[in-house]
Amino acid sequence: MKPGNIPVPAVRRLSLYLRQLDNLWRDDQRTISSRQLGDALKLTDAQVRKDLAYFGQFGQPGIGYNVEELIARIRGILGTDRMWNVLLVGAGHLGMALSAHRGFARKGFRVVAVFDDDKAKIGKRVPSLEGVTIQPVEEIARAVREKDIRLAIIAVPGEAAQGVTDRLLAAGVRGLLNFAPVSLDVDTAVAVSSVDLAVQLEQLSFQVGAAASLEDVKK
Amino acid sequence: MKPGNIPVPAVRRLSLYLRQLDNLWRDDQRTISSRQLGDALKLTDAQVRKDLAYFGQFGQPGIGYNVEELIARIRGILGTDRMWNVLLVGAGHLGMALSAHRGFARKGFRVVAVFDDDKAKIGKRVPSLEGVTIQPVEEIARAVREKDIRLAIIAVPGEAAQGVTDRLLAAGVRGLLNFAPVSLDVDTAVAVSSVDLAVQLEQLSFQVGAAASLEDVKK
DNA sequence: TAGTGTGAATGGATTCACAGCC
DNA sequence: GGCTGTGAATCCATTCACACTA
Repeated sequence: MKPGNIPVPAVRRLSLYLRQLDNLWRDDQRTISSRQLGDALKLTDAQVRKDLAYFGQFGQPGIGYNVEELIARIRGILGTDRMWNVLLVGAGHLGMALSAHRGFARKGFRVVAVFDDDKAKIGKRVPSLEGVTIQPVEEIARAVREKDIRLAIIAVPGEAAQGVTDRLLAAGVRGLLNFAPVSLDVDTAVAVSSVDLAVQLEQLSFQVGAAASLEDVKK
Repeated sequence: MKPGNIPVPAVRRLSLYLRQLDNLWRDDQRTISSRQLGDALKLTDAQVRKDLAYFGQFGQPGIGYNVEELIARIRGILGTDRMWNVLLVGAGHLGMALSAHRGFARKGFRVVAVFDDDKAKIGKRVPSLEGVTIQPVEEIARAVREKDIRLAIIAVPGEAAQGVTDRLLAAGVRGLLNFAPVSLDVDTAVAVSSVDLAVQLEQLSFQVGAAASLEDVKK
């Protein structure tokens, strides 16, 4: 099937398939069926097959999918078959944790520059990143240009997030991973992915609370 | 409308409405229409009205919604109108950043216990949390019992995540916020929310890459 | 006039079910 | 017999459009 109408949720699941396949590969599994893959992720086998079919014909009837090949294919689709230089704005606790995050490096994302507007932090080394020092946000445009940076991580307080965003867009960044608890106003050509940590807990609070309420009703 | 068929996406948006309303309140706005709220979050006005209508009739025709009241109502629905004691497993970079996260406290989530299986860390103070020291994971069940903990944050490496999960479930935890890059196997009665940081960047990589491919096609 | 709440219509995503292949 | 790829059927969320209210 040719592109043109790939459901967004399918792309999200693609990342999960890849993650699961990486784990299977490490456990020496060389082949897998849509059913097995679906079971592990709590999806139906049809869902898995349809998702993969949006991008091509990767499986073999009677056999399943070749794990190694499927990993390579999905990486190619997601664009993680190459390195991505990423910059980080915000050198607080969260920013520093992200700069040290092994998971990024494993997938080919390299944090190559870190920015903050706190004078006291500027010039300091980032412990987890060889040769990276904290720079003032005014230097963002230069870094984007010189280091071919397309993605940025925003780990600043909510009040500062839109200003940082404007600066990043002006510098030509193409995708934003936003941890600030605000809805960013961006040009439609830019990709934004937001993670609000408190919202995640809030959703759990709802689910746990709602379950409790249902039990109350039963009584 | 009575509960029974509330779309999951509607509940997710509820958190975003609340966040936006908090910001509006701080900016002294006392009333808001579904259109204004939708514009800020890039949703249609109909979407906003329908979402809110799942939970009750909060608006006034001709006027809109009272910001203060709506905040209170949504808090009540999400269950964040009270404090939640939360525990954290994993005292690495990410775990420590989460323990210091102001956003949790602001929403009423209090990290009251921290666990790790690294002998070198046990007994150490958690700098950002008054009176909290790192305990061995064996103490989880006791803490859950003594401190009425219902939610847990998992910030351990992938290999350790399922083991920690089993322990948390055995201790009676009701909701998990998982940062480990694995799909957890849990009882259906337990709520799980997963955040895979690398997956977020991967999705951006796809979007940025796909946009580039489309341009290539045009040429 | 401005704006909500909601049944009906639409549009998408998921699941079904089966032809075809190993 | 086991498993993929895919049209068709189903299910669910979003949008439309309008009666109704302040």
